Amino acid sequence: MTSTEPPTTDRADQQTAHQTDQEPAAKPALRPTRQRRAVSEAMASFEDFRSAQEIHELLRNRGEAVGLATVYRTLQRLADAGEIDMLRSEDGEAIYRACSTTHHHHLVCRSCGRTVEVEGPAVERWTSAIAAEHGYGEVSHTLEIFGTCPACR
Amino acid sequence: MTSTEPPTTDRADQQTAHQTDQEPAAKPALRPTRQRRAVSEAMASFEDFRSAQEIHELLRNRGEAVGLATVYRTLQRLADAGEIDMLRSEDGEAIYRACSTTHHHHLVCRSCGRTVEVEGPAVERWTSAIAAEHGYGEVSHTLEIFGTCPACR
DNA sequence: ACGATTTTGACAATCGTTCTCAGCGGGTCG
DNA sequence: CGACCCGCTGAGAACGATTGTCAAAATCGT
Repeated sequence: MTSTEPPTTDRADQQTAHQTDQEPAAKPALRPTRQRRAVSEAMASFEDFRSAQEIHELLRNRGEAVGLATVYRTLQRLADAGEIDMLRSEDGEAIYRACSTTHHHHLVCRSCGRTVEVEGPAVERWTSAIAAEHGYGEVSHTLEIFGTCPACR
Repeated sequence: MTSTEPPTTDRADQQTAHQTDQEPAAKPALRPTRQRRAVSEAMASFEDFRSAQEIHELLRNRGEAVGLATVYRTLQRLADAGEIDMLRSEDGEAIYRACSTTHHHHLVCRSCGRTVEVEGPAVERWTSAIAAEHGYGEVSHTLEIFGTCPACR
């Protein structure tokens, strides 16, 4: 237990999403602008996680220049809308990835860095189960395994 | 380059910890200063995760003033040494907590940060098995589960 | 096409974290 | 005991990611 209080306090504003479809109220009406399309397309062009800045860079190289602030805003919306996954890298940067990629984990050699991609239905099931058991929904997770590969032992 | 690489690209270093005592190399010789003692004690005074700034604040209130930079440095060392757990809050801040003896993982609410500690013999077994299967030894791993807690759904 | 609204983008402002560097202090050696 | 070496500290500058600001540009409904 330990009433862990929310680290982030006043973040209410970013939570705009969720409007029940029975609510006749305002319709956010996301506009299909060139920039938004560009970002969405960019997101579909790679499988791994990338930082907002890398994505911004990628867009620039593609010739579809989009303001950095706009990239941030768009990514945030997409993430809120659940269209892309967002998590934080080890050094605190927000990183994004198109939502539908096949999910797998990495087995990394501590010494030479050799990486093997592994899948684990068992783990997926376990995490979902554990989460459900505690009443958590919309579950996602990160898992990485470290070890010393055969060549480095 | 390219190819799916983990969010934490070449970040295997964070796992540095473990300074084997057989290393004949330079011995950092950590000095037992007032500040370090203060930080360690402070870490032992609470159970949940706190940010470096909160810890700094806490020390100040205790009368054991320690420079912010020193707090950061010390927390980092403790984390590297594996004496405390460090992870990232949803908004990218580094948060720390005294390391509990038992190995477990965290089920964190994406929205309010509420955290539940969970254990999973199954996962432990699975990771070891997968690693062994690929010939990796000295296995360790990191796993975090994210979701939306009952109160935030 | 026209006014209402959203969005955008350049840039300033935040804010957590790290770097710099002069001064301090613990430990050691003579 | 005193000089010295070197890690340690603190204050503030520097940094880098992210967010806020606001006038100009793009869209939408009519």
